[in-house]
Amino acid sequence: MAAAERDWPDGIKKTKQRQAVLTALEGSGNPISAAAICAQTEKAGAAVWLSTVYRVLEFFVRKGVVTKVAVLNSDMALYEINRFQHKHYAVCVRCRKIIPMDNCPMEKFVPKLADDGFQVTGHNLELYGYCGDCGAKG
Amino acid sequence: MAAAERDWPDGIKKTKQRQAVLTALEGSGNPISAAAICAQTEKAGAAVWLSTVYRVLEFFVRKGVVTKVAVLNSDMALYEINRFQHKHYAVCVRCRKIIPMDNCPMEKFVPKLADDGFQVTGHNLELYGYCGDCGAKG
DNA sequence: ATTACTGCAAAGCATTTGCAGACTG
DNA sequence: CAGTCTGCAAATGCTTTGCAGTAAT
Repeated sequence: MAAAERDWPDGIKKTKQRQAVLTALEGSGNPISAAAICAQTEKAGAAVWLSTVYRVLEFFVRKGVVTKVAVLNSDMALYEINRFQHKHYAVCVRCRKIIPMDNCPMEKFVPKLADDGFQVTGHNLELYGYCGDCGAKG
Repeated sequence: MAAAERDWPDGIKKTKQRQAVLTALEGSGNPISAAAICAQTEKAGAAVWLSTVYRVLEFFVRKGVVTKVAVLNSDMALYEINRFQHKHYAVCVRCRKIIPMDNCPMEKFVPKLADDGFQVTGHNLELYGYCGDCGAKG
Protein backbone atom coordinates (compact mmCIF):
# COMPACT_ATOMS: atom_id res chain seq x y z
CA MET A 1 0.00 0.00 0.00
CA ALA A 2 0.94 3.61 -0.31
CA ALA A 3 1.98 3.87 3.31
CA ALA A 4 4.54 1.13 2.88
CA GLU A 5 5.95 2.83 -0.16
CA ARG A 6 6.37 6.14 1.51
CA ASP A 7 9.95 6.90 2.36
CA TRP A 8 9.72 7.00 6.12
CA PRO A 9 12.43 8.55 8.30
CA ASP A 10 14.46 6.19 10.50
CA GLY A 11 13.67 5.85 14.16
CA ILE A 12 10.23 7.39 13.89
CA LYS A 13 7.19 5.38 14.76
CA LYS A 14 4.74 5.41 11.89
CA THR A 15 1.21 6.43 12.80
CA LYS A 16 -1.83 7.46 10.82
CA GLN A 17 -1.63 11.00 12.20
CA ARG A 18 2.05 11.49 11.46
CA GLN A 19 1.56 10.30 7.92
CA ALA A 20 -1.37 12.66 7.50
CA VAL A 21 0.67 15.61 8.76
CA LEU A 22 3.58 14.72 6.50
CA THR A 23 1.26 14.36 3.52
CA ALA A 24 -0.22 17.78 4.22
CA LEU A 25 3.25 19.28 4.41
CA GLU A 26 4.27 17.60 1.17
CA GLY A 27 1.14 18.84 -0.53
CA SER A 28 2.08 22.43 0.12
CA GLY A 29 5.01 23.91 -1.71
CA ASN A 30 5.24 26.74 0.79
CA PRO A 31 5.42 26.76 4.57
CA ILE A 32 2.02 26.35 6.23
CA SER A 33 0.60 26.79 9.70
CA ALA A 34 -0.42 24.08 12.13
CA ALA A 35 -4.05 25.09 11.67
CA ALA A 36 -3.71 24.75 7.89
CA ILE A 37 -2.24 21.30 8.31
CA CYS A 38 -5.12 20.36 10.57
CA ALA A 39 -7.65 21.60 8.01
CA GLN A 40 -5.83 19.72 5.27
CA THR A 41 -5.99 16.42 7.14
CA GLU A 42 -9.72 16.92 7.62
CA LYS A 43 -10.20 17.52 3.94
CA ALA A 44 -8.20 14.38 3.20
CA GLY A 45 -10.51 12.35 5.40
CA ALA A 46 -7.89 11.60 8.06
CA ALA A 47 -8.63 14.37 10.53
CA VAL A 48 -5.91 15.02 13.06
CA TRP A 49 -6.63 17.02 16.19
CA LEU A 50 -4.88 20.38 16.32
CA SER A 51 -2.95 19.71 19.49
CA THR A 52 -1.71 16.47 17.97
CA VAL A 53 -0.54 18.40 14.92
CA TYR A 54 1.52 20.61 17.20
CA ARG A 55 3.00 17.63 18.99
CA VAL A 56 3.81 15.87 15.75
CA LEU A 57 5.38 19.00 14.31
CA GLU A 58 7.53 19.57 17.37
CA PHE A 59 8.61 15.96 17.16
CA PHE A 60 9.47 16.23 13.47
CA VAL A 61 11.40 19.42 14.05
CA ARG A 62 13.48 17.72 16.73
CA LYS A 63 14.11 14.84 14.34
CA GLY A 64 15.21 17.21 11.61
CA VAL A 65 12.40 16.20 9.25
CA VAL A 66 10.58 19.51 9.40
CA THR A 67 11.71 23.11 9.72
CA LYS A 68 9.94 25.82 11.66
CA VAL A 69 9.91 29.11 9.81
CA ALA A 70 9.57 32.45 11.58
CA VAL A 71 7.60 34.97 9.61
CA LEU A 72 7.61 38.50 10.94
CA ASN A 73 4.20 40.09 11.33
CA SER A 74 2.56 36.72 11.22
CA ASP A 75 1.48 35.61 14.65
CA MET A 76 1.44 32.00 13.60
CA ALA A 77 4.44 29.73 13.23
CA LEU A 78 4.85 28.12 9.80
CA TYR A 79 6.30 24.72 9.05
CA GLU A 80 7.79 23.11 5.97
CA ILE A 81 9.25 19.77 5.06
CA ASN A 82 13.01 19.76 5.20
CA ARG A 83 13.87 19.04 1.60
CA PHE A 84 17.58 19.30 2.33
CA GLN A 85 17.99 22.18 0.01
CA HIS A 86 18.42 25.72 1.11
CA LYS A 87 15.24 27.79 0.94
CA HIS A 88 14.45 31.30 1.95
CA TYR A 89 11.36 33.33 1.33
CA ALA A 90 10.20 36.69 0.13
CA VAL A 91 6.96 37.78 1.76
CA CYS A 92 4.63 40.26 0.06
CA VAL A 93 3.66 42.89 2.62
CA ARG A 94 0.33 43.38 0.89
CA CYS A 95 -1.14 39.99 0.02
CA ARG A 96 1.14 37.94 2.28
CA LYS A 97 2.10 35.70 -0.60
CA ILE A 98 5.21 33.66 0.16
CA ILE A 99 7.69 33.38 -2.67
CA PRO A 100 10.57 30.91 -2.40
CA MET A 101 14.04 31.93 -3.45
CA ASP A 102 16.63 29.44 -4.54
CA ASN A 103 19.69 31.52 -3.91
CA CYS A 104 21.19 31.79 -0.50
CA PRO A 105 23.13 34.96 0.20
CA MET A 106 24.61 33.33 3.27
CA GLU A 107 27.09 31.10 1.58
CA LYS A 108 29.89 33.61 1.41
CA PHE A 109 28.91 35.28 4.64
CA VAL A 110 28.99 32.46 7.14
CA PRO A 111 32.76 31.88 7.19
CA LYS A 112 33.23 35.50 8.16
CA LEU A 113 31.18 35.03 11.32
CA ALA A 114 33.30 32.05 12.34
CA ASP A 115 36.21 34.44 12.79
CA ASP A 116 34.34 36.01 15.70
CA GLY A 117 34.08 32.69 17.49
CA PHE A 118 30.49 32.16 16.49
CA GLN A 119 29.75 28.72 15.03
CA VAL A 120 26.77 28.92 12.75
CA THR A 121 24.40 25.94 12.82
CA GLY A 122 21.57 27.48 10.84
CA HIS A 123 19.97 30.69 9.74
CA ASN A 124 16.73 32.34 8.88
CA LEU A 125 16.22 34.85 6.13
CA GLU A 126 13.13 36.62 4.92
CA LEU A 127 12.59 39.53 2.62
CA TYR A 128 9.61 41.83 2.69
CA GLY A 129 8.21 43.84 -0.14
CA TYR A 130 5.69 43.81 -2.96
CA CYS A 131 5.30 40.84 -5.21
CA GLY A 132 4.76 41.23 -8.95
CA ASP A 133 0.98 41.04 -8.60
CA CYS A 134 0.78 43.80 -6.01
CA GLY A 135 3.30 46.35 -7.28
CA ALA A 136 4.91 48.99 -5.13
CA LYS A 137 1.79 51.10 -4.79
CA GLY A 138 -0.40 50.17 -1.87
CA MET B 1 15.35 69.87 30.40
CA ALA B 2 16.34 66.53 29.03
CA ALA B 3 13.01 65.99 27.31
CA ALA B 4 13.40 69.18 25.31
CA GLU B 5 16.88 68.22 24.30
CA ARG B 6 15.92 64.82 23.10
CA ASP B 7 15.85 64.54 19.37
CA TRP B 8 12.19 63.85 18.84
CA PRO B 9 10.84 62.42 15.57
CA ASP B 10 8.67 64.71 13.45
CA GLY B 11 4.91 64.37 13.50
CA ILE B 12 4.85 62.36 16.71
CA LYS B 13 3.08 63.72 19.74
CA LYS B 14 5.42 63.73 22.69
CA THR B 15 4.07 62.02 25.78
CA LYS B 16 5.63 60.83 28.99
CA GLN B 17 4.98 57.21 28.07
CA ARG B 18 6.42 57.42 24.57
CA GLN B 19 9.54 59.03 25.94
CA ALA B 20 9.85 56.32 28.57
CA VAL B 21 9.53 53.59 25.94
CA LEU B 22 12.09 55.27 23.71
CA THR B 23 14.49 55.67 26.61
CA ALA B 24 14.16 52.00 27.47
CA LEU B 25 14.87 51.07 23.86
CA GLU B 26 17.88 53.37 23.76
CA GLY B 27 19.19 51.90 26.99
CA SER B 28 19.36 48.45 25.48
CA GLY B 29 21.93 47.76 22.82
CA ASN B 30 20.07 44.67 21.70
CA PRO B 31 16.45 44.09 20.76
CA ILE B 32 14.16 43.70 23.77
CA SER B 33 10.61 42.52 24.37
CA ALA B 34 7.59 44.61 25.20
CA ALA B 35 7.56 43.11 28.69
CA ALA B 36 11.21 44.05 29.18
CA ILE B 37 10.46 47.62 28.12
CA CYS B 38 7.58 47.73 30.57
CA ALA B 39 9.82 46.49 33.39
CA GLN B 40 12.47 49.01 32.42
CA THR B 41 10.05 51.93 32.63
CA GLU B 42 9.01 50.77 36.08
CA LYS B 43 12.60 50.66 37.23
CA ALA B 44 13.11 54.15 35.84
CA GLY B 45 10.21 55.45 37.90
CA ALA B 46 7.97 56.20 34.91
CA ALA B 47 5.94 53.02 34.75
CA VAL B 48 4.09 52.44 31.51
CA TRP B 49 1.30 49.93 31.33
CA LEU B 50 2.07 46.91 29.16
CA SER B 51 -0.78 47.41 26.73
CA THR B 52 0.36 50.98 26.26
CA VAL B 53 3.86 49.74 25.49
CA TYR B 54 2.40 47.57 22.75
CA ARG B 55 0.40 50.45 21.34
CA VAL B 56 3.38 52.78 21.44
CA LEU B 57 5.62 50.20 19.81
CA GLU B 58 3.15 49.54 17.03
CA PHE B 59 2.91 53.28 16.49
CA PHE B 60 6.69 53.70 16.38
CA VAL B 61 7.04 50.80 13.97
CA ARG B 62 4.52 52.41 11.62
CA LYS B 63 6.43 55.68 11.88
CA GLY B 64 9.69 53.95 11.08
CA VAL B 65 11.29 54.83 14.41
CA VAL B 66 11.41 51.29 15.72
CA THR B 67 11.93 47.90 14.09
CA LYS B 68 10.22 44.69 15.06
CA VAL B 69 12.57 41.74 15.05
CA ALA B 70 11.38 38.16 14.67
CA VAL B 71 13.40 35.66 16.58
CA LEU B 72 12.70 32.03 15.80
CA ASN B 73 11.95 29.83 18.79
CA SER B 74 11.18 32.85 20.88
CA ASP B 75 7.46 33.33 21.26
CA MET B 76 7.89 37.01 22.03
CA ALA B 77 8.45 39.74 19.51
CA LEU B 78 11.52 41.90 20.05
CA TYR B 79 11.90 45.56 19.26
CA GLU B 80 14.85 47.84 18.67
CA ILE B 81 15.40 51.48 17.87
CA ASN B 82 15.94 52.08 14.20
CA ARG B 83 19.43 53.51 14.20
CA PHE B 84 19.40 53.76 10.44
CA GLN B 85 22.22 51.36 10.08
CA HIS B 86 21.77 47.84 8.97
CA LYS B 87 21.77 45.32 11.78
CA HIS B 88 21.27 41.61 11.85
CA TYR B 89 21.78 39.20 14.68
CA ALA B 90 23.38 35.92 15.51
CA VAL B 91 21.51 34.04 18.22
CA CYS B 92 23.27 31.47 20.38
CA VAL B 93 21.13 28.35 20.50
CA ARG B 94 22.41 27.55 23.97
CA CYS B 95 22.40 30.72 26.05
CA ARG B 96 20.16 32.76 23.73
CA LYS B 97 22.68 35.57 23.66
CA ILE B 98 22.03 37.99 20.81
CA ILE B 99 25.11 39.13 18.94
CA PRO B 100 24.83 42.00 16.46
CA MET B 101 26.56 41.77 13.11
CA ASP B 102 27.55 44.79 11.14
CA ASN B 103 27.78 43.20 7.73
CA CYS B 104 24.73 42.69 5.63
CA PRO B 105 24.89 39.85 3.14
CA MET B 106 21.83 41.23 1.42
CA GLU B 107 23.44 44.10 -0.37
CA LYS B 108 24.42 42.19 -3.47
CA PHE B 109 21.45 39.91 -3.30
CA VAL B 110 18.52 42.29 -3.36
CA PRO B 111 18.90 43.54 -6.95
CA LYS B 112 18.64 39.95 -8.13
CA LEU B 113 15.20 39.59 -6.61
CA ALA B 114 13.99 42.71 -8.36
CA ASP B 115 14.36 40.86 -11.65
CA ASP B 116 11.54 38.56 -10.57
CA GLY B 117 9.20 41.50 -10.11
CA PHE B 118 9.56 41.51 -6.36
CA GLN B 119 10.27 44.92 -4.83
CA VAL B 120 12.11 44.53 -1.59
CA THR B 121 11.17 46.97 1.17
CA GLY B 122 12.99 45.25 4.01
CA HIS B 123 14.39 42.01 5.25
CA ASN B 124 15.04 39.95 8.31
CA LEU B 125 18.09 37.83 8.90
CA GLU B 126 19.12 35.75 11.85
CA LEU B 127 21.83 33.18 12.31
CA TYR B 128 21.76 30.40 14.86
CA GLY B 129 24.68 28.65 16.40
CA TYR B 130 27.04 28.69 19.34
CA CYS B 131 28.63 31.87 20.56
CA GLY B 132 32.25 31.99 21.67
CA ASP B 133 31.32 31.44 25.32
CA CYS B 134 29.28 28.33 24.65
CA GLY B 135 31.36 26.50 22.05
CA ALA B 136 30.02 23.90 19.67
CA LYS B 137 29.66 21.21 22.32
CA GLY B 138 26.33 21.29 24.08
C1' DA C 1 2.07 -6.70 26.74
C1' DT C 2 4.50 -2.61 27.03
C1' DT C 3 5.37 1.77 25.72
C1' DA C 4 4.40 5.58 23.12
C1' DC C 5 0.84 8.32 20.80
C1' DT C 6 -3.69 10.64 20.29
C1' DG C 7 -8.32 12.81 21.24
C1' DC C 8 -10.19 15.99 23.95
C1' DA C 9 -10.62 19.74 27.28
C1' DA C 10 -8.79 23.13 29.75
C1' DA C 11 -4.92 26.08 30.94
C1' DG C 12 -1.12 29.42 29.58
C1' DC C 13 0.78 33.39 27.66
C1' DA C 14 1.81 37.12 24.50
C1' DT C 15 -0.84 40.41 22.34
C1' DT C 16 -5.13 43.09 21.29
C1' DT C 17 -9.26 45.67 22.19
C1' DG C 18 -13.02 48.53 24.61
C1' DC C 19 -13.96 52.24 27.31
C1' DA C 20 -13.82 56.20 30.34
C1' DG C 21 -10.79 59.48 32.12
C1' DA C 22 -6.36 62.27 31.41
C1' DC C 23 -3.34 64.73 28.71
C1' DT C 24 -1.21 67.18 24.57
C1' DG C 25 -0.98 70.94 21.33
C1' DC D 1 -11.24 72.98 23.61
C1' DA D 2 -10.90 69.01 20.41
C1' DG D 3 -8.78 65.09 19.49
C1' DT D 4 -5.56 61.79 20.90
C1' DC D 5 -3.43 58.88 24.24
C1' DT D 6 -3.31 56.03 28.46
C1' DG D 7 -4.62 53.05 32.49
C1' DC D 8 -7.01 49.28 33.38
C1' DA D 9 -9.67 45.07 32.59
C1' DA D 10 -11.33 41.73 29.91
C1' DA D 11 -11.08 39.22 25.61
C1' DT D 12 -8.66 36.95 21.81
C1' DG D 13 -6.01 33.51 19.49
C1' DC D 14 -2.03 30.56 19.06
C1' DT D 15 0.18 27.07 21.50
C1' DT D 16 0.90 23.89 25.42
C1' DT D 17 -0.31 20.52 28.86
C1' DG D 18 -2.84 16.77 31.66
C1' DC D 19 -5.14 12.69 31.48
C1' DA D 20 -7.32 8.49 30.15
C1' DG D 21 -8.08 5.57 26.34
C1' DT D 22 -5.92 3.69 21.94
C1' DA D 23 -2.65 2.08 18.79
C1' DA D 24 2.02 0.52 17.30
C1' DT D 25 5.97 -2.70 17.69
